[in-house]
Amino acid sequence: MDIPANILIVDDDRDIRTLLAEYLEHNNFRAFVAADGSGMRHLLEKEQIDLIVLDLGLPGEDGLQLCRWLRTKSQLPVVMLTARGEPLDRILGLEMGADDYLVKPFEPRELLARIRNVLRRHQPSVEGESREAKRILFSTWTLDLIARHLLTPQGTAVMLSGAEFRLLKIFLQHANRILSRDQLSILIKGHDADPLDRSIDLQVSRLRQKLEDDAKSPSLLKTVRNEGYILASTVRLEN
Amino acid sequence: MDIPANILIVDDDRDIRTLLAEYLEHNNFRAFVAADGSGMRHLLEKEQIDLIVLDLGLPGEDGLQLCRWLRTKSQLPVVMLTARGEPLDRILGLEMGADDYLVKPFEPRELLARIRNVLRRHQPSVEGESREAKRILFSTWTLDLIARHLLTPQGTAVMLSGAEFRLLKIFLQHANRILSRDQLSILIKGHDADPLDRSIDLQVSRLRQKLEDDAKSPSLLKTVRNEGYILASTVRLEN
DNA sequence: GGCCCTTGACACATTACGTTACAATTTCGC
DNA sequence: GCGAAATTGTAACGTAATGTGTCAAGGGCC
Repeated sequence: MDIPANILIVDDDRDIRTLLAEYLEHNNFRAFVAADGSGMRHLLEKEQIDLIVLDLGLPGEDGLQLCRWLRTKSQLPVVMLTARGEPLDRILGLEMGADDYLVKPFEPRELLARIRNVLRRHQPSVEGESREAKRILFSTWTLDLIARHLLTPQGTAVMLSGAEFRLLKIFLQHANRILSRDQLSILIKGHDADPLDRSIDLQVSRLRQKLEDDAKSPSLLKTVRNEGYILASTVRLEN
Repeated sequence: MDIPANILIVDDDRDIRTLLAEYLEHNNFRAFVAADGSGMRHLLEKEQIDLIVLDLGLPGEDGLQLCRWLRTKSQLPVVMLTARGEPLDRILGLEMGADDYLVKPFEPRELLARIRNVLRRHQPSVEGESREAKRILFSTWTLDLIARHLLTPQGTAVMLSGAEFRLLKIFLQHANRILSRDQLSILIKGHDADPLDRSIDLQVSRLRQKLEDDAKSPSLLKTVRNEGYILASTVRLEN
């Protein structure tokens, strides 16, 4: 028998919380509940959660912010609950990166089906090796996702700081797309940037140095004035 | 410059087929329709389909059988349409392996969101083949859309600034059509130009220099007095 | 050909970006 | 916990890209 997966439900409506929790428990999950962001964080530390069901319309920190925050911290799968009329696309898109969503009102068994589906996608490693890429090859470089450093064309390692690694990984995940400073800021820090924030520029500059990419005529990390930055290269995953 | 994804809709209800097809076409997809399994198979051979939207309750061979059959043949992503009350779980489960599903009735934009999501998962920009053109060939030049530079007939790279690249891309997207300064301004900056705005002219002038196109008798970027500019050349996409 | 108007081009203003130095913050070893 | 080292953010200034003003060149119309 399967070890039941731990599901954390974050919703401010007490009735919904308990209803869903009971339903999930009946269907062989372990359910935890939280009413807001701080409760969520608390339980994330205490328990080993496998999936989060997150209401979009929370008071205080809303689900959107929380989802971004989660994404900067972990790979934890997220199923969003939204009221009718939300901009569905963006929830699943770049900016937020939820894995699935449901429009309220919904039938509990539909949530069940979607949870199972997301879990299936996220732990496909039933047999043998995981599907996760362990390295990313681009241009003449390799980013080692396990060791968290760069490999030069010659194969020597270049250390990256945490922020540099995350930034580069994000660029590689969205290769050949223009990423605005706001998007980068959200993907890295979980919140958008102040208008005068230059920290992204600085990180890009530092990354360019490590990539030996001259800012005067960069071949990899290009500037798009008024828009943001773009990593220009084909990219290959490898494990 | 995306090559639109090809979506095949399989549903026995003619109204739904055409409605969805039109909606998808409006949203930058190419839509194909079939009423049953044999129509589906026919189109799969003839066209290069990227995703299938499959009604569960087809007469004859039902969606379930078709989905299984598809799974034995290919990795093609499938979004199922189900009537209320179907055993949702099993649709997504191992047995059938659909990637997502929607319960009828649903809003078209929800289908759109789910299609985009499934496509995003199935062709992460990071690995597989992209459906974006990677270069544009025109006259004797090549515009490399990934590296964002020009290639001379001899194959050496000419760097373009952000604005130059965007402008040239727009001209190529609308090759052999007169583009007014207002149109260009809107396409580049998102708002139309002041009457006295000379910035477009200047950018065109700079672009001509890089294209070695003499303004006195331009062969590529021609001036149409009182109208705007036109890029005169056949254009070919390539990836 | 002369006039008007549009466009091309140069100089310079403006703005966004890159980089350096240093301050603030976090991380890590003890 | 404490202090040192590394990382990250802030401020300031230099530099490159882009927009504005001006004027001259050239086409079209009479």
